[in-house]
Formats: sequence, C-alpha cells, structure tokens
Amino acid sequence: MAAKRGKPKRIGIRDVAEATGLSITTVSHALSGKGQIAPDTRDRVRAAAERLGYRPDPVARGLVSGRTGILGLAVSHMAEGPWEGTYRPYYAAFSAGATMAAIERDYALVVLPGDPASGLWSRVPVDGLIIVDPVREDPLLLDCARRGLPVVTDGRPIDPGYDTVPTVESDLATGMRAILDHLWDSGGRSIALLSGAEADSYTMDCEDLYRRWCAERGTTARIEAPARDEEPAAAARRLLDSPTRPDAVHGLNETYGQALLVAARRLTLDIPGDVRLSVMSETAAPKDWDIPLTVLSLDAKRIGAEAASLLIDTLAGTSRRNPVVPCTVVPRDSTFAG
Amino acid sequence: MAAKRGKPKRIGIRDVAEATGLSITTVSHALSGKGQIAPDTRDRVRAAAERLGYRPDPVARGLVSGRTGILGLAVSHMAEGPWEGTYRPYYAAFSAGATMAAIERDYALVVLPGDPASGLWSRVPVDGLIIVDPVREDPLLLDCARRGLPVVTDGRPIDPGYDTVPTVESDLATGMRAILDHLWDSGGRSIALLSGAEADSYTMDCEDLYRRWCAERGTTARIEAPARDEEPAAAARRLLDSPTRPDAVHGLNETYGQALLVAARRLTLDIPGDVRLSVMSETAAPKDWDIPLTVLSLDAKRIGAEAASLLIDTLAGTSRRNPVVPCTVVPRDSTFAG
DNA sequence: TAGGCTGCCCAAAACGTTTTGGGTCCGTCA
DNA sequence: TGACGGACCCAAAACGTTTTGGGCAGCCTA
Repeated sequence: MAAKRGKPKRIGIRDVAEATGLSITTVSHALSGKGQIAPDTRDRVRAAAERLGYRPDPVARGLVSGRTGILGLAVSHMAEGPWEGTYRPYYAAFSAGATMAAIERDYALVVLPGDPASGLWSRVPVDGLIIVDPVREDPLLLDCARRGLPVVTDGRPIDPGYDTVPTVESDLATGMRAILDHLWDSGGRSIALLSGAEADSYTMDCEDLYRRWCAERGTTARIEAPARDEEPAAAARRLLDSPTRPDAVHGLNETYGQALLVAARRLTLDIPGDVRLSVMSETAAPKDWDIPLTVLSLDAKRIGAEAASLLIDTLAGTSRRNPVVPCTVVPRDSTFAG
Repeated sequence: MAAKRGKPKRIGIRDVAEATGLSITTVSHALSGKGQIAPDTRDRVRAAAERLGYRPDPVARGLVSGRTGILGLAVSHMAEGPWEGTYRPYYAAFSAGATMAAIERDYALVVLPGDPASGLWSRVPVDGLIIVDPVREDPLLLDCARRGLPVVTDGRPIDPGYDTVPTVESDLATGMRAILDHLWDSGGRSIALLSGAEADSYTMDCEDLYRRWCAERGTTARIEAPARDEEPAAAARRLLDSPTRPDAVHGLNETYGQALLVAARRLTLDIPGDVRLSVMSETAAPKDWDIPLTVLSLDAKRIGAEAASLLIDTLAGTSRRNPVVPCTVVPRDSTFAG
C-alpha cells in the first residue's frame, strides 16, 4: 500500500502504455481526445490511467506546448517588495480579484517582485504579465517588450511608445466628478484635495480632474500633499487646522482618509457640520465598521479581475477594447445625515 | 530594432554555443559555474549570452531538475472559490505574508482552488503545498499524500494519521487567555463568546480555551453562535439585547466584531461602560480607523510567512520544530479609557 | 618513457510529454 | 482484381535544458 522502498518513481505516460500494451502516442491521443482512437481502446487507456493514478506532468507538457498557464503580476513602483507601499489595500484587493478571475479561466497567478533582475524572474515561466501602475521609464515594461512577453497594464503607461499595450482603466473622470458633486451637494463650498507625492497616472489624473472641476464651478482649487517624508497626519492637520479651513476634503487614498478623520476628531470638528470628508478607499472598513467617511471606491478587485481577463484574451489572440471600470460612491453621514 | 518578421524564435543555449564555437555542455557549465571551465572561456560565454540576451528556459530547466520553485496555497473549506468565506481578511493577510516570504527566498506562490479536481491542479507544477484550515477528511491532504507532494498546514489536520505533517500554529492558548484576562481586568465579569459555525481547529480550540478559562475563574461560560444561515447581526443582538446581557463579549472573527459594534451602537450601549467588546481581527481597521474595539490579532501575515518558510525548509530537507506564532492584543477604549 | 593525474572540453542521454509523418489492415468501388 | 480511402495505431522527432561519462592534451612522477 505504502510507497515502495527505493525510488518513488513517478508514473508516466510510458507506464500507462506498457500496462495497456499500446504505444505512447496512442495513450496520449486517447487521453487528450486528439487522434482517431477506437472507443474500446480509449476506454481501456482511461481505465488504466485511472487505476495507475497517472497525471501528465505539466512541466513536460509546457515544454512542448510553450505555454504554462501561469500569469505574472508585478507592481512597478515597488522594487523593494510587494505590498509595502502606501497603496497597499488597493494592491491586495487587485491581486485577489486578478487571482480569482484567473482561476475561473483555469490560469494561475503569481506575484512577482517589481525588479525584473530578481532571481524569481528567471525561475518562473509566465505566459504573460500584468503590470500595475507603470512608472516613468518602466523597467518592467521595457524588459517585457524585449522578451516579447505579452503584457497588460493597470493604469496608462506613462512612457511613449506603448500605445498598443492593452490597459484597464478606472473611470476616474466620472468618479471624481461624482464625489466632488456629492461634497458640493451636501453643502461643501470650499473643497480641498489631499493628494499624494507619487507621480503615477492615478495621482496625476485625479489632480487634473479636480482642477478642471473647480474651474467649472468657479471655486478655487486647493491641493495639499505631504512633503517628502512628511507624515500624512501632518498634512491633514495643516489643512484642517488652518484659518482658511476648507469645509470639505477629499483624500486620495486610505492613509489620507484615516489621517483626516483622526485630525478632525482631535480638533473636535463636527462631521459633517464643520467639515465633510471623503476618501478613495478599497478597504471595506468605512462601510463595514460604520465609519463616518464617504468613500470613492475604484473597485480594485474588479479592476484586477478585468486585467487578468484582458491578459488571457490577449494571450488567446482575441483583441478587444480597453475595459473602463466604473467607480462607486458610498455616502455616509460624513457628508449628510443618513 | 523591432522583432524580425517570421518566427520570433527564442534564443536558446544552442545559439550561445554556436556564437562562441563551444559545445552546449560547456556553455551550460560556464553559466551555472558547475564544471571546470577556463576563466577566459567562461568570460567569453558570459559575454555572448549577455549580448544575445539569452535566458535559460525555466520550463526546460524544471523538466530535468524536477523542481519548479513554485509553491501552492489552497484553502480547504472553500471549494467554491478562494476568498469567499467568512474569514476572508485572515486568508488575504495570510496569502500576502506567504507570498512575501516565498519571494524573499526566491520562490513563487500560486493560489489554487480548494477542489483538487479542478483543472488548475493538473496545469500548474508545484513543488509543495500550503493547506490552510484543513477540514475533516480533507481531500487536499489526501490527494497530496497519494501524490507524495510535500505539504505544510496552517492549523492542525483534524484527521488522524497526519502527525508528521509540518504545521504552523497560533499560540491561541496564550492569546485567548490574554484577551479574556484583559476583559476581566477592565471590569468585565460576565464574559460571553460569539463563536462561529465552522468546525475547524481554530473555532474548536477557541471554544475549549474559553470554557477552560471560565472554569478557572469560576464564571459561567456563555457561547452564542449564529445558527445556520442566520445573520451575524441577529446573533449579536440576541446577545446584547437579552435581559441577562453580558458585560463583555469577544467575537471570533471580523464579521462578528462588526456585528457586535453596530448592535451596541443601535442599542445606544456605552462602550466600555455598559459592555466591553473585543474581536479577533486581521483587518487593520480598528487600529487605523480608531474604532473602539479591542483586537486580538493572530498576525495572519506572519503566520503565512511562517508557513511558506516552513514549506521551503521542508523541501530542502531541513526538518525543524513546528513554529508557534504568538498573538497580539491591541487594546482600545472599548475596554478601558485610553 | 610509461603511467597517472589534472585541466579543459564535448557527445549523448535523460527529463516526460505532444506532434509529425507515416504504416498497416480491411473493406469498397470501378 | 487492383486502386483507393478510412480507421486505427505507432516510431521517432521535437521541446531546451542539465547531467553523465567520458576523451584528449600536457605535465609531473618514478
């Protein structure tokens, strides 16, 4: 019953062939349903394979087919290590979504370090790559282009020359408008933006859209961002403790939202009486834990799923439009008495 | 500059051999530093490989070496799909930790569906597997034993006969004692437990430890759990709205914590005056968002890292003790005026 | 000068599949 | 009756590496 003493010796297709008295070719065909095989023979092969517990080796299969069914996921501006940046919850949700979507279509997904020189990159055989938040002169993007590895990105590549790379984007235009309109509708008249120090397309786009919205409304834009190495809390205080305190603030990520909330509490500001607060957040915290913070969610999970799906389609040669994922606004009593 | 028309034709070791006028063997040795190669020759090979942009194919390498450097991660009681259960935040954190630890040691990690019959299982070649929360008659565990695939688990296997399987465990004994002591020290005298419906080792152990603690203190144990298909909120209300309302409750996972908090608010109970609340949570929410809920964290991230590390050691043949990961208690003004 | 050792290199086997390009038998049709 | 075609099966090549088991000089030792 137990494994035989000596070499455990994986059972291969050869063993099935010997057991049935057929050739390797025939066994392969019978199991994959490819060639012309007599129904009787096919059954015999299947039975033998089952009985022996034969499982084709994915590696050998991959060697001849040239594909492995493995997708890579890398975050560009995190060469230090995955998940260690400011935007963590976004990436965690993204990866969960991508993983699930991949699994649904029988692909596996591995998270790779942001640095393409890492040992892992030469160890794990991926069919294609998802790059999140490509940065300027992105080394990942460059490397993939050289290797001819199929790529999709989350967020527009900033460098020129990558126009043909499939990309999944958030509908920030609608999302930012919705959240700003919401702040306005609930009484905000001087609405500020707590932005980030990063220079990725998300931050850039948000600032642009905010400025444009202000121009339309005829209000003056006020963008605050933590200085290099400054605590988010400090920036939040600078905003909420100033004599010209805005009556509404939108924070560009979870960290800023927390900072704003805590600062408001410390200053005993009434929410939403004194100040209306909103934040981009992928955490379920404000919703689930009943935190008074209106949330603009990019739906990172869905974006991740969309990206994986897009990559798989690209691998299959099916070209299609770049998906645009809508944002969601979840209002809470931060901005209105709900 | 662009890829040549026709077949892109991967460059292989053969091309490097031809370019240098050496044999394939020599090139292989020169690059891997295995055999005896003249320094001069080695440099020539390296230069040529660099110039041609040669990268050894991991699949071919894997075929001969028999290892792929890929670790699998599967959650047993989630055959429906990963991340869809009650304990989601725990698994998400676990997987993040495992991924990072794996990467650090040059391994990749893929998340696999809980059902070993899924197509993915025959597609992706893993060197070993991490099984989270093995259930009764665990099909995953069984399958791996049959295939001779190295396994580590998070949480003790419930079935007998898996004593030799390396396992990483939480120090629940200390953790539960600490949180219960904390509730007691802050004034709680009738302390209840909001438990779960699952029958995994975590739930079972917690209930045991709770009962034992109550016996020691001489208080009566009170365990409430949502009935099948009952909302967690209902169970929380049943507890907090009863005439014999406990003055402290510990919830076994995030969902129950949220339910308790919301229920307390709805009933306008004072925290911690009327009732002290604590919860097992892997979400950073209570800490980061300043929610009045004392948290017992298992440190899922670290557990995941520990599991990956343990598996890698097992693959290397280095046997060692089962790691026990300590829990952390993060007190907030749910239980004392901090 | 024979024997042995060392430093360098190579041809071929091996890894476990899928795919290619037939081969054989048997019945059918002209 | 011979050619043709279909149904079924197979040997060998191919995939891109690493590993095995030497081979061949040149030098040192006895």
